[in-house]
Amino acid sequence: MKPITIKDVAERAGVSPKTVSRVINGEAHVRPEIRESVARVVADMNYRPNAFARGLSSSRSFLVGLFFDDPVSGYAATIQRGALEQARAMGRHIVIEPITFQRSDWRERLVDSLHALRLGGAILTSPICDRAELLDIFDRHDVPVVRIAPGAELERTPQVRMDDRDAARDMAEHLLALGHRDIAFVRGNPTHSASERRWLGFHDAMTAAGLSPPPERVMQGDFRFRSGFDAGEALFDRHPRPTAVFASNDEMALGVMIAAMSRQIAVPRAVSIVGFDDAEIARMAWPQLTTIRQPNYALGWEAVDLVIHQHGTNTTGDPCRILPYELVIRGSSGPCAVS
Amino acid sequence: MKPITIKDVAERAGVSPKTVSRVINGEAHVRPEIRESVARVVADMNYRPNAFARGLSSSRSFLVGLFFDDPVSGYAATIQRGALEQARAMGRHIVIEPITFQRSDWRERLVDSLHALRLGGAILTSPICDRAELLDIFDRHDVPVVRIAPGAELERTPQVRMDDRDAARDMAEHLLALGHRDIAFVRGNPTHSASERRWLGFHDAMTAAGLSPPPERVMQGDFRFRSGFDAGEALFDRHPRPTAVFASNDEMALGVMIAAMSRQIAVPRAVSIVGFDDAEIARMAWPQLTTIRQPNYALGWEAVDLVIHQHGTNTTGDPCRILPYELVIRGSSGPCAVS
DNA sequence: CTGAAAGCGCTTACAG
DNA sequence: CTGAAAGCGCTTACAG
Repeated sequence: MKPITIKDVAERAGVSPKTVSRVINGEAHVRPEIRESVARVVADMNYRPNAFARGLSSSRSFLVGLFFDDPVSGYAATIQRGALEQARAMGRHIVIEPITFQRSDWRERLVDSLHALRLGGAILTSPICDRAELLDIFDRHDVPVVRIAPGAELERTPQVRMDDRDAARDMAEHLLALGHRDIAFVRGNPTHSASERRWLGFHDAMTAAGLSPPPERVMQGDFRFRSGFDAGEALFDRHPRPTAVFASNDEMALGVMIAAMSRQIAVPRAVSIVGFDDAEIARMAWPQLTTIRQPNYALGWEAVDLVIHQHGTNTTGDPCRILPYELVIRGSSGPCAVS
Repeated sequence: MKPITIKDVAERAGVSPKTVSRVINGEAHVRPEIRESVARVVADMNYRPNAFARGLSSSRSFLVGLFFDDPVSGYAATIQRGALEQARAMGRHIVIEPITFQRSDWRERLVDSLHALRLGGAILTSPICDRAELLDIFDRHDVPVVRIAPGAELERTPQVRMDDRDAARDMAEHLLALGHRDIAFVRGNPTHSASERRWLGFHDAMTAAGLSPPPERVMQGDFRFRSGFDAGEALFDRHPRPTAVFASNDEMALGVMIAAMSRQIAVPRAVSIVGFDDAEIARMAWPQLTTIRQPNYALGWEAVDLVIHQHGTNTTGDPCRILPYELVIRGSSGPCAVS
């Protein structure tokens, strides 16, 4: 199958290649009737511009890079799906590029990729998106960046995020409304800026209720299951036990829950356990986890939308899209038994 | 930053662009001393060939497409990581393309992508890799394909896989060795060919032990948590209950486990429950799941390796790489109490 | 509003 | 073993 080129289309439509180019790129200055007839020929011949030729001559490609830290977690996967969907709708393609700060050659690897790919845009996720040095590299290569849920260098690029602090406050208020006063908190991985924001939201609500959680009720986790389990063991081995535990993500909440189960502590009768994310596993727990639904799919979708529209339009003051979350109440939280 | 071109390198090295091209592509017919000196200049100038120019002139790109069915599951994520790592090592980049048969326009979307991207290779995962019509499209566009764990059209392309049947047999033998005789089986999603292979492996072992599971011990699932839960409920509501349940993947095994827990059936004392995959959640269950570790990372890695090497070398008889699995025994399986 | 010319940075096909 | 020429399929910059 010999691919159809812009020349073929031009000949058939009786115009110059340049005019076809204008039409497929939606540029102005084409007589409506010509625009239409060219569009018809494009459709008839099922013409698709060669992305490489475009990239080569315009030095800007139709590829959008999605940059992740090493682990491809469930969080990243959903963002990716949203990004793929919108990229497709906008005629772009998504290239996945891992960035591993642990490797000493991450800079060269990144520069290699930027050289080779001439990206039309880049989407950076947390936690890598907070590193100034990384942003500098993209700047230097003139690649437009949109960040998802950044926590530092906030003025530097357009971004898409939800309000973690508000969400954590809502969750804490949910527990308070159930009568809980002795609420433990499991912090997330400190390299993710969201960890701090979730902690602050929790703290806001507690303070507003006239409470201040003592240090032994605040555990340091790293967002992984194991750290939640360890935190749960530590919390449940104390007397008295907290009546509720708020873990900064679902995976840790599941760890806390398993720790409770292994000690025959009934959830939610003896202890309420809540998470954050609404990951798939939130529904695989028993009872199912009360949690905060993050708009991950929408974050990916909006990020692509933003990075494409940004290029070309005037970006007066980097835009920031804030997406709504949702408090999802399931079986793992219930009224406080102790009064 | 003005990018360095092959011309710059050629001038500095005192050779023609063509010679530089030969060196960076590892072609033969360059005097060793020239090769070396050119390589040195390339390194000194930190030259990176423009992937678009390469793609345009050779009509073969340095992009490898990774094609997935809609859901980006944990399974897919690990494959992706392996693929990314090896792609990077081979100077290729991974473009992710979703394929959704549910959409009536999936063919046009695919053709669009193949047109635009001129992929240097494509990796297809299960279950989409079994559709002949899809393979035809890749053939027509002359894109080399490697499939991961295909179940149909086995002679058509090189492939990478593990032996699901052997693995399932091993798992069943593990349960038999623990004294179990009344073993239920939860089948996977029938659109995945692995479902059938796992069932056959289970059946092999049972038959060899002189057993044949009655129909009411065989449940149909779809690889998702919910179907495992439903299967568990159905199994545990019968009397007598099976003493062991083998679910075709971990997510369903977790569902079975939750069903057991919700009925106060102790695992593994009263019933052993085992899965397949060694997904992350296998370790988040309590007790942790006995399962089969699939070499997903290696599958992704090998698939990229194969699709790149395939192009150019003589592929006498499509190669098939079979990767080892591992039986991982954890807490969810134990001796049969009933004798 | 439309087009002819030149060029993007490589590789292919061909000479020598 | 090495290179000069042509071309991949678009877009940019410039005329008209």
